Formats: sequence, C-alpha cells, structure tokens
Amino acid sequence: HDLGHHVIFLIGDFTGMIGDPSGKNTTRPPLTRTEIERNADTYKAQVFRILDADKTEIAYNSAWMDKFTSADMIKLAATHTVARMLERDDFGKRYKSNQPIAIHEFLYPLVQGYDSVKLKADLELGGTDQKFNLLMGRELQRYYHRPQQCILTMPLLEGLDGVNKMSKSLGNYIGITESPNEIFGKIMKISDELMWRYLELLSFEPIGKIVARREAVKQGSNPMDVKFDFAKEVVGRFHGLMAAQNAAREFIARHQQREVPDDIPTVTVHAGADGIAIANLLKEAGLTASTSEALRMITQGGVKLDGEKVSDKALKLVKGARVVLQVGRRKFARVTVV
RNA sequence: GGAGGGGUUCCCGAGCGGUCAAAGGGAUCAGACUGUAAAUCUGACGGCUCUGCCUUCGAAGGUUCGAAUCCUUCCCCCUCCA
Repeated sequence: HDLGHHVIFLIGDFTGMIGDPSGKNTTRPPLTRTEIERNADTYKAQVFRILDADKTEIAYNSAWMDKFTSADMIKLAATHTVARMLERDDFGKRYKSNQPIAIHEFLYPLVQGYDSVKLKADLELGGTDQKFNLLMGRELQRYYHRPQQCILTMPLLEGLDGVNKMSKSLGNYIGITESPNEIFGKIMKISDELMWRYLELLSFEPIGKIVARREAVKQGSNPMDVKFDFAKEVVGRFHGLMAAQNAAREFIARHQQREVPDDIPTVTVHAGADGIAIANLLKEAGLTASTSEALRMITQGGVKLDGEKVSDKALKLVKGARVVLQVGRRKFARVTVV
C-alpha cells in the first residue's frame, strides 16, 4: 500500500485441499471445503488489521483451479522434474530419511506458482520457508511467457517456545485478534533472551535504538522494562493506544500487585441439599478441567477463596454462597451457589 | 505380489506376564523466588462419590489366579524388493 502497489490477498482455497508441505516433515492432511471456507474468514479478519480493506483485492485460487482439467494438471506437472522437486530442502530431507512423500505434495508448489501466472503478479511475499514456492512462480511465468515476478521473503518468527516457528497448530502463537490483555500477557511470557528476536522482527523502533536497549540491559537495566514497552507497542498497533495503556495497567495490578481483576466471569453453580464440595465447585465453575485437577491444585496451594488460600479439600459451600474463586495466577471466577 | 518394521497416557519415547495409571524427555499447570505470565528451583500431570474404586497401552476375542506384555483374527501406518 505505502509504496503504491495494488495488493491482492490470495486465499489458497484450492491449494488448501493439498495442504502446504512446507517445513513439515510429514504429510499434511488435506482440508475439506468447509474447513477451508471457515479458515478463509479468519484470514480476512486478521489481515485487515494490517491491510486497508478498501485498497485490497481478495482472490481465491479456486476461481481458476476449479476449471483446471486433468489434462491441464498433467501439462503443468510436466514442466518440472522429480529431481527439481527434491531440491526443495524439506522434500529432500524426507526423501533421504525414508519419510513418505505423497505425490500430490509435489503439486503444491506447481499450483502456487501457477497462481502467480494467473494473477500476473510482479511481486510475491512470503516467509523464507516459501522461497521454493515463490521461485516456482517465476519459473512458471517464464514458461507461460509472462514477465517474471520478484519475490520478497521474511524470516520466520519463532513461537513462544523459542524453538518452532510460530503457528496456531503448535499452540505457540500470539493471535493478532486476541484480546489486549492476552496479547500483553503472552508477550511478557516471552523469555528475556527470545525477546530480542521479537523486537528485531516486529517492533517499529529503529534497529539502532533496539541495539542500544540491548546494551543497556547488558549493563544491568531490567529487561522487563524493554518487554513491557514492546508489549504496549504491539497491543497499541492492533487495538489502539487506550487498549494498550489499559492492558499495561491491568498487568501491573495483576502480576506486580497481585490484585483481582475487575472483569472476571460470573458463574452460577447448582448445589445439592448439603452444599457442594470445593473440588466439584471448581470444576463446575470451569476453573479446572476435572475434580481430580481441582484437588491437585488445592494440594499444591493454588486455590484461593475470597483471597484466602484453601487448604481443606473437604470444604463445602452451601446454597446462597457468593465467593470469588482463583486458581493459579490467572484464572478467576465470581461464583454464586444456588 | 514378496520381505521386513511398527501402532503405548497431549507429543516424542521406554516397558515386553505380576512390584504398571505405565521409566525418561518435551509441552502444560501449580508453588517458591522475582519490579516479567523471564530465568532458576520444587512439585503435579487419566477419571471419580479419592487413604479406595473405575477406565486406559490400534480393535475384538482367548490363555492365565493375574496381560500394555502370550495366542488368534482383524484394522491402520511405514520401508525395501518386484
């Protein structure tokens, strides 16, 4: 947008049926049409927090791929050799280590490359793991006698575990549609070491300033301050300045002053004639997954009732009780027993 | 078609007749510590009407006092040769 490009956001609803094998060491299960459509909606919700919806064209590759015949597919497949496909690192590795590669996985780069032909793309963006697929676009454009696109790749951001790339399926991600408090907390959860990587890739601060902060931390200033500012920056980007300030205040209250947050879920739980045992109450209130887990939490000293640590596992609450329950640092509920 | 390897609790992975709700690691969660939901340390980690009971080791049968471990059939995955 900023440099005057016309942005096309391509949803690979057809290629989704193949499942991108990039960076995977196993075959990915193909998605169904309905799953793909559901995913497409969430993509849009996310991408328009970054792109301007009015200036963005959305395309679906099923628009041309659904009309592709078997003969067309064979012609497309004939443009490249197996050896060329095995040049791709993940395919090569799997082949060498006797991991299965299904034939349809070879079609993925070809179809993605063909998208560039149909879109008459002049620039395609992607993560570094997409390099092979992006270059395939160039090759196919040449094959079809079209001007060749440029490609621009970005390093992959590690997830919260600091090891794997950030991905929803691995559960190590921060979603840009998540709540301000959630985003803020997850950023504070990044280790002090990994934090610099996040700053480098995500912060809009000039790189020189980041280097300076890193130096300051090395000299003994608190890394938490850096992370704190960064958390505010990111929340602010997706939810606005107000939300960022609120999230920051909330974090201080909850984790530095150990206060109970204001907006905690309210639950009503039904009890028998002689009341309800604390463990069952915790489970019914959704604070623990099972009564066994609830009992464990009590044993470990992780349960608080109205701010007081619960140590009696046999504790019962009678009808009419209204209490605030807390499990661990982050789970709260205002519970009414009826 | 032939030969071989394998399916274990969220993931990886040990176990190969009793002491197994099943080693170890990871993830996760809790506690301590901390100006961080960092790091580190400690602990927990199937369910329940919880000092006991119930369900789990691809599925179904069987042998046995007793099976994740042995037998039978079946299902699924992988590799190699053709």
